[in-house]
Amino acid sequence: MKKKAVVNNTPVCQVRMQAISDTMSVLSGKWKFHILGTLIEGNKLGFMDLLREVNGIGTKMLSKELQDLEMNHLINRNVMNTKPITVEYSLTEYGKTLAPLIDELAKWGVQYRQSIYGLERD
Amino acid sequence: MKKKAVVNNTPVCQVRMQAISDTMSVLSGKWKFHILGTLIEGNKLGFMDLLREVNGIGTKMLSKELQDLEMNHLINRNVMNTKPITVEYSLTEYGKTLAPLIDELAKWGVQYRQSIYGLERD
DNA sequence: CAGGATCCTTTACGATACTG
DNA sequence: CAGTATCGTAAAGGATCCTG
Repeated sequence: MKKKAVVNNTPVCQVRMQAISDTMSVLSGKWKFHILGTLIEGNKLGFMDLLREVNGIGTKMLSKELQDLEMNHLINRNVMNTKPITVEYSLTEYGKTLAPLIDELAKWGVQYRQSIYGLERD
Repeated sequence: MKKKAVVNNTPVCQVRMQAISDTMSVLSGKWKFHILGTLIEGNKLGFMDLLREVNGIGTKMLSKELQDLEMNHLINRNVMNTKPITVEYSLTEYGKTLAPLIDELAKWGVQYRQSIYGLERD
């Protein structure tokens, strides 16, 4: 005798809501998508590379976001044996599962920009 | 004589970066994905419906986010001829183009949660 | 019912300077 | 090079009360 989806007057699809929350909690903030998107393209990148590629980010945010991403097993941090030390960042296999999501995000953004030009010509 | 992708030591795929920024600027904040996700399921919903369905949101945020979404032509706001007035919110056709993105988001969230349980058993 | 106004807290973010 | 520490601002969000 289990109730199915609706509890009282609370709603519909809790699972979906929760899933959305989960994803957003991992990818929150202004920069994570950019960093991940860059790493999808770039494969292996150093701290300075990312600082250049991710437009507008500073060292503090970059370092913090990278730590977040590493904690969630989305990226690898590899300290190289050089002097001075360098670090290589790359996506984990698990991080690569984000590629479809990020592609959708980028794809929609492209269409969005086009749709705005369309509207402006009316 | 146009340069192609790389300008100086600035980077790779500006278009993609910009597209990601565009999407995020439209869907920024803590609630927009939830609201849109709910409207994808619910079709037509009133203010109070959304207040109940979108877990944890308050009137101020809900009203503000709905306005943002309406301004960007993602949702319709329909004032019904009742007393007291009621309002029906629904996705625009354009808003529905977000469905694949939101589905990806939800899908990834589900997998993410599973992967965490997986890790915890190690 | 739908939402605006107000006040307040929190946290996100940025600039700059500094260190191993 | 790859960060950390410090400081300061701005934006985001929440609680509560109020109104047509």
